[in-house]
Amino acid sequence: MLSPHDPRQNYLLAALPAAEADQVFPHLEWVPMPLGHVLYESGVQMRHVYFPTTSIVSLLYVMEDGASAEIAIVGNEGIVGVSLFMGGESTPSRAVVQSAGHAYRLSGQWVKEEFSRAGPMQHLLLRYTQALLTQMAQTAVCNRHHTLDQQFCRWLLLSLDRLPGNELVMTQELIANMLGVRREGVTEAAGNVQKAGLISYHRGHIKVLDRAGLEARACECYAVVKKEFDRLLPYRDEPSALAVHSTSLPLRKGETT
Amino acid sequence: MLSPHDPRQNYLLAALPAAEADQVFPHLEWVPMPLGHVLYESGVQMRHVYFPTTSIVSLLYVMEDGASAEIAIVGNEGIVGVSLFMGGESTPSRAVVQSAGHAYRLSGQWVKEEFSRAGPMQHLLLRYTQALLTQMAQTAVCNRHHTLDQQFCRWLLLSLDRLPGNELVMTQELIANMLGVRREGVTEAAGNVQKAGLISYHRGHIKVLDRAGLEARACECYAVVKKEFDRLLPYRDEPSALAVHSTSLPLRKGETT
DNA sequence: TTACTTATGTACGCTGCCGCACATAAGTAA
DNA sequence: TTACTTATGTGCGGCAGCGTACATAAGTAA
Repeated sequence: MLSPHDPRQNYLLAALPAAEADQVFPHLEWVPMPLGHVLYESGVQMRHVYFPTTSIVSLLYVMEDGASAEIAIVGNEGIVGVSLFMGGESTPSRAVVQSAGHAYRLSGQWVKEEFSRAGPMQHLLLRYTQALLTQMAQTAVCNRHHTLDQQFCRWLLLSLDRLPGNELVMTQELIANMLGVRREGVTEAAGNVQKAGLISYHRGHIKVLDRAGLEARACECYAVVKKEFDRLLPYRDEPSALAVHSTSLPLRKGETT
Repeated sequence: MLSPHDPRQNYLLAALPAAEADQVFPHLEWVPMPLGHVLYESGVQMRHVYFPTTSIVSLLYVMEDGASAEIAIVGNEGIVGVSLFMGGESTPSRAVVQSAGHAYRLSGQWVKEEFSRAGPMQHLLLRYTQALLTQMAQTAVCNRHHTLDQQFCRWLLLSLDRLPGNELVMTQELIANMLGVRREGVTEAAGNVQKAGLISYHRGHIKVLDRAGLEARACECYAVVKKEFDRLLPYRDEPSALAVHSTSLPLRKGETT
């Protein structure tokens, strides 16, 4: 592939100091992340961790009756497969590619070795895991207390923050599966938000027209998660995160390792 | 206090090998955990971690409008304050004593030192944190999909698993706050379960009469969490966990360090 | 064009929980 | 006893989201 890509498109990798990066980057494997691809299944031992760059991954739990609910979203700010270094090797949830793109992956062996060095990598991974804890906690709160409209906005914002651009390719059917609600419910919520002029929705393509309006319409859960991620992972301030931008655009095209 | 107590009443502490225990135990402080006591507040830096022995602690998020929702329950199987060693030093949630009793606490300084040794203590703490992740995730799923009756049973079982005995002292008002529902809702759920002969409820005292029945009435979420805790923290098999019982009774009365 | 699949929109009755108001009962203190 | 607080039980209108069924519209392939 000649497409411009760089491990630093992922914030966690970008935040590694040069010395660590030199050790880790050669072992990264650039992989495509097709929509719907299952990175790991409930209870199955993982082989790799994934650092998404242009893709988004959903962690979701699938119930016995087939219904599902999203637990957390991981994009270019994080890593999929924390249980590899946390020691469990698997989880009861499933990881599915929610938005197609690419990721860098690293073998479980290597993550564990890097983690055990107790250096910057370990530090980053632990802080990311705590951010993940917050995201899950807030999902629980949101599921309990907030309306579908609010949850739709929260979900949209969380997803957008993890992707370049202000557009999302995603059918209402898929969103419904993520949120654990009916497809019709999403139709209505999306309709409301569109009537309010905040987004335009056309057959699986969502474009955000008024980001501030979206944030106002979402519940506090979005802000709580956002703030906690910013606090725990302030990559912009890391001297090593070479020129990582104060905006939310993570891409540095045309750069190579 | 002459009451028999021992750090090993807490599973995490009990699982430490003798060498580590000798280092850690002298720095433990035995503290009372009165009902309603707030161990840490949202966003405030923590000073200690707590290892509950005979108490239960609720991690809950309090919304802007005052409504709340429980994120996770911690008892004698775990530790309160994971963000101290995860690196965040605080979280957006609050920790409240849900069932009065005691705990051992350790200064943040000491946990971090122990953690950084990358020994058995770190290993245990990380695995516990992964179990906590699962509990939070399942709370989110449960809030989304299951009825109040089911959630009440799940909550009751999770609480009981973290306490000695088969009785719980807890008003419906408090349970409602934990679950994030109306007090009347809990009245009804508890009434249903009582009519079914599974519990007896009398002014804040819940006694379990038919544990198997309760488990059957709860949703799959309870079993998922239980199974994952058992998998990640199989203390019974640790050679160091001196004679820790194959049943769920954690108390070893009359023993001292 | 035509036929077909996919994505979205709409309607209707049902249910679980909410918000509120109030009633009852069990403990507690004088 | 009486008065008071605390804990629980009950009833009712309202509403968000569910399950279901069906309609429409946009793409796709012949």
